[in-house]
Amino acid sequence: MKDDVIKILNDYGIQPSAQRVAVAEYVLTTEEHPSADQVFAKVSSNFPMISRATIYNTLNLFVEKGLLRELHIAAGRVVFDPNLQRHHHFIDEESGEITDIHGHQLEVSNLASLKGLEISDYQVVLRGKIKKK
Amino acid sequence: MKDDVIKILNDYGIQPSAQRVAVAEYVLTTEEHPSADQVFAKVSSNFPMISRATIYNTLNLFVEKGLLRELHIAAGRVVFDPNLQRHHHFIDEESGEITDIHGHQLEVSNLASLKGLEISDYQVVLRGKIKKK
DNA sequence: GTTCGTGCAAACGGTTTGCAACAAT
DNA sequence: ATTGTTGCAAACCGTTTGCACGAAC
Repeated sequence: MKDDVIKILNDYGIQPSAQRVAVAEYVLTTEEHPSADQVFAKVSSNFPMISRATIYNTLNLFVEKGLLRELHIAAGRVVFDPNLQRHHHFIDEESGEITDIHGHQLEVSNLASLKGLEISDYQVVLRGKIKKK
Repeated sequence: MKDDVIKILNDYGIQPSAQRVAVAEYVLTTEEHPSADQVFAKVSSNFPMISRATIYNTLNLFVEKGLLRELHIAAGRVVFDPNLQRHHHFIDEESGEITDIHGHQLEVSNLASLKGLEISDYQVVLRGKIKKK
């Protein structure tokens, strides 16, 4: 597990320090879409001496190196997403929780109609409530 | 013009003070997707004595009353959008500029496949470059 | 011993808030 | 007189930065 993470970091050209491994171990495997502060909270529970600055530096480095994506879809915070494939997001309006919607679950058509734009990436952002039965 | 705006504010249950009318006159007619600071810059050029706090309070009030939408799609800033209809956004990766994509230009299908979710709203966020010819 | 990563604390920038003054009715 | 609105400045919060210490090779 730790070895897998170290391999991944190396593959992305990131020197695997102990802190970076700890951050990667959490952020690459979570289903959540954590903010920097959530990462800090989680990681420092098994790695108590890590500082906030290191969390921010590390996450930004990961984004730079293409290991993570930053999402700017919710109010007031940036969240991180280890899923690099094309996919979409559902935001629960009550809890603010973000859930992945896999790319094949939704289809966006007519993209070709956008003459004059070179689309490098797109996503659908959905908002709503979770139905209770 | 000013009268139209006053009528709109009244319709939305907003008392039309001079400052609010000035903000509304700009923000309801612009094609841009301005941040609070851009609104401040524009509005204070014809209304020099308005304060930043009033801009923020006013914009937040407008959002609360349903006259504007807040968009959280770009890095580091919240922008406001007077277009209340379902539509999508293109973000120019070079300039950061946001352009409307009208609702009928893109189609999202399979929404019905999302069992268990009650979608109240959705939008497609596209990123890319403007083709130069 | 040079390079790179970390931790701290201060700085930063956008946004909000508390409060006193003011306008409207 | 009461109610609601504004302006100021300070507070706030998430994030970045400068710098000195420490680890690794």
